[in-house]
Amino acid sequence: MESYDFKKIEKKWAQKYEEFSGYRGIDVENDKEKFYMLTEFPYPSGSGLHVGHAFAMTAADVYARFQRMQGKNVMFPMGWDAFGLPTENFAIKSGKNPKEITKEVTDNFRYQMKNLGFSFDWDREINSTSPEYYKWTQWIFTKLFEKGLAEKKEMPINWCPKDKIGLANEEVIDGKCERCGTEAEKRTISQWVVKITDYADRLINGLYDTEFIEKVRAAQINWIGKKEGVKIRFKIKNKEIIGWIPDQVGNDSKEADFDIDEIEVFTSRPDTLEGATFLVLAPEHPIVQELRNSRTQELKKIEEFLASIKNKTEIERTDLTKEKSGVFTGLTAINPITGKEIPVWTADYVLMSYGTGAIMAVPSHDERDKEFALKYKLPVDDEYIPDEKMIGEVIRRGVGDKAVTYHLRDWIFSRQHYWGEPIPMVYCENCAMDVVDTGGRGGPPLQGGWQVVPLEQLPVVLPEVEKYLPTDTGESPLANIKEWVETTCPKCGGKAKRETDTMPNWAGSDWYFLRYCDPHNTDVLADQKKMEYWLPVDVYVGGDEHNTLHLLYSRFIYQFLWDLGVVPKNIPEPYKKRVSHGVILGPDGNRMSKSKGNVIVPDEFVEKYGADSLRTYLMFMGPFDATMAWNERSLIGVKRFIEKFYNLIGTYAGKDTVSDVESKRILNKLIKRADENLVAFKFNTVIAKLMETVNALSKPGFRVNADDLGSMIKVLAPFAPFVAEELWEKIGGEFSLHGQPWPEVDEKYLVDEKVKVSVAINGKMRAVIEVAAGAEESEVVTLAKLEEKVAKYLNEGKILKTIYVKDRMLNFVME
RNA sequence: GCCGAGGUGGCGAAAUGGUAGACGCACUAGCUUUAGGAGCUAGCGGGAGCAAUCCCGUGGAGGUUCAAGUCCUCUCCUCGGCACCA
Repeated sequence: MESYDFKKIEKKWAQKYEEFSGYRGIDVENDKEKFYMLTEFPYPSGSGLHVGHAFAMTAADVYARFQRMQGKNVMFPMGWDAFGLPTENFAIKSGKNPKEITKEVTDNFRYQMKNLGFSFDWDREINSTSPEYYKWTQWIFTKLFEKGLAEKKEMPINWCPKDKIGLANEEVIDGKCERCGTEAEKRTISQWVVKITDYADRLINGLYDTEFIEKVRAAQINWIGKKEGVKIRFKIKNKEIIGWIPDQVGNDSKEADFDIDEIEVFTSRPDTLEGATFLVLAPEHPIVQELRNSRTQELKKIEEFLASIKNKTEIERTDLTKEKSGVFTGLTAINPITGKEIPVWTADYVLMSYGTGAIMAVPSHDERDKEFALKYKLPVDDEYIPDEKMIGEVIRRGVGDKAVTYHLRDWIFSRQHYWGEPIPMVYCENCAMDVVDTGGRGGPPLQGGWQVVPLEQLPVVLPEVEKYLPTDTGESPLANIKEWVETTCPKCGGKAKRETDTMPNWAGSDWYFLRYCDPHNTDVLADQKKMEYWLPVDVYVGGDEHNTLHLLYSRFIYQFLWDLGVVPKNIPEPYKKRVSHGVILGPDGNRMSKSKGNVIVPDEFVEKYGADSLRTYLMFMGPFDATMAWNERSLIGVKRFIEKFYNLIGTYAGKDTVSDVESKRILNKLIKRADENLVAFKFNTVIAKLMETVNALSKPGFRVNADDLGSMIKVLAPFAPFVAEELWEKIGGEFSLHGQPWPEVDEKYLVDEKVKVSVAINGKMRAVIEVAAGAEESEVVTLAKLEEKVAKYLNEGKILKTIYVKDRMLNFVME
């Protein structure tokens, strides 16, 4: 038999698999159990598929192949999540069209994936940037709007004053613009916001219908961060300082835009209310903002303070190790229980996005409040005792109500960028006049003029532009295309303007798993019957970085579609099981990055050692969810194993018709281990067992027939599909190995005739004896006492008791 | 800071509360004379000993148990996520 020629083998079978139907999921095959295996569709970047992708996808592929061999109808699809900043930035730099860039890059990714032998169902390939796909992404948004879950709001963004563009968090390095180094600012602009918070409770409760690994479930629950407590209202004593605004001359005064005579705080510890000695407002709190228009004596200090914290991130502001800063607002409030007058401050450590944006400070109880009180010499009340009955008291007196707050915030859905789905909305001045919707505050109508683009007019196709850079005003470059912006109102037919913001990357990935069920449908996002068959996703493999945002957004969208009746009523949650994969570090033990020059690209190693070796190595590196450093020597070791396997089959093939009992034992133990560990994503130990098996059977004296060799090849098949197929052919198997049933364990070969029992004295191992399997305690004790070493220790004292664990160990407890 | 995960040989790692270090890499010795990242045999946690064997050993300190890497308490350290990267 010739030696292992991976290039020849992989080329030969890759060609055959192009025509192979066994990797296609069959839409509605009721005779078979379905299995929907999903792995995150990648963002196709210019540098190609890297080894991290290869790792996650190999694991998913191994699992999908294993499920297929269990006789299931497996859907294992792949696609491209191709909208996003890196492509846009590359387009800006190179002047190339993002559409063309995406085409080149996805072609490369697909080629790499095929080289790696992934058994994706390519008939279901999707691309989030194709109009046929984003038509439905847009449609979902129109539904969100119609159901009142999307609205325009003033929201802060990072802003570079020099480049005059909005910046992503990632583009702000140490508070500076990544491109030009200018200090970034916070700026408020009108943005689309989606009210995911309306679904907060359902997003928590739904988790109990899933089998997510505990870590992921915890991540989601913590992210939603539900906290029950009380909202307490503190009367403002001197509200007149807010309500007084100077006119242009500076003499007369007029009323503020809104009237406020109390401050509402949220607390999860109302029992400490008596100890509240001051209040703190978030700097963004409307009262603080209103004070800036007033002529309070503190104005200058307030302005200085606001300027000083303007560019701090929330993480910096809430970091307990960093010094807090704040300033007195000039306002005085009244503690509703003690009746005492307490000062109102504003400080960076209170966030507008949580609770009511205001807290009651209890320095005697809360570390942060204490630190702040000490720094600014604010009163501390050490005397009071927290009182459980305070909740009742607060409610009875009408100064507060039970309330729930969430860490989860509404989802900012607008991006002022080109390379995203256009938000399918049109603003009509004319219609705006008809609707009096002032957002409750007076002023111009907010939502009334917005009209959704109806389904018949979808998709709103992303137009070609000259320049991909955002405009000077921070608007998307789409704003420069007059003929596109100017349109007619779908409601009144008059002149109207299109929204020029695009959607965030998440929009396309929220629902992609639905589209895989029916990727070519032109009438609906996917056919109900098909979704009913395939859903829920049985296993979803992804990274930790997506365990909160992507996973939560996508569960939210699913629940929303469920409410609309668009997805099957009997399936309330989209994903049955979520598992998160580990990370591959560079050879130097650091995270892979271009700047460190430690990025591993799989192609090179496919070329050098073959896809089978690479895949098997990736699965052998360590636990599926661990962080592991790349090591080429180890990969070479795995290749040696595959060569050994190849040679082993070669020496046995066709020689014997009967396997000996010892070989049967070894093989059945292998299958048992593979069964148990594959289900549990413990791939590394399956490969270790395969290695042990090959090592054992490579020793002389074994007889193994073709059937048993076949079983062994089947265990290898999910990991090293090409060479396994080749070996399967060599032993006379029928194409394709990957459609064959998984081998069954023959229980009778799992029982050994003799077992090794370790003998301990007072818990210390002193000897190992061989006894017949299933031997009784008395028998084993007798045998153990015959052992010279054991007898020596037993002679030294009295046996108090013996403990025997069948077929495993015997412990003599002595004085 | 908050939340989460994790600390086991020179390295990657195995271990239903029951012989710690399976399997792989590296290394050492011997064989083989091997064009191509070779192959085979043996060894390989630390210490003592010619040896049989004995002692120590899973970040650290306590505890539970006949028995602890595994369970409990405290502690130290490392890594990951943190809402406009995807």
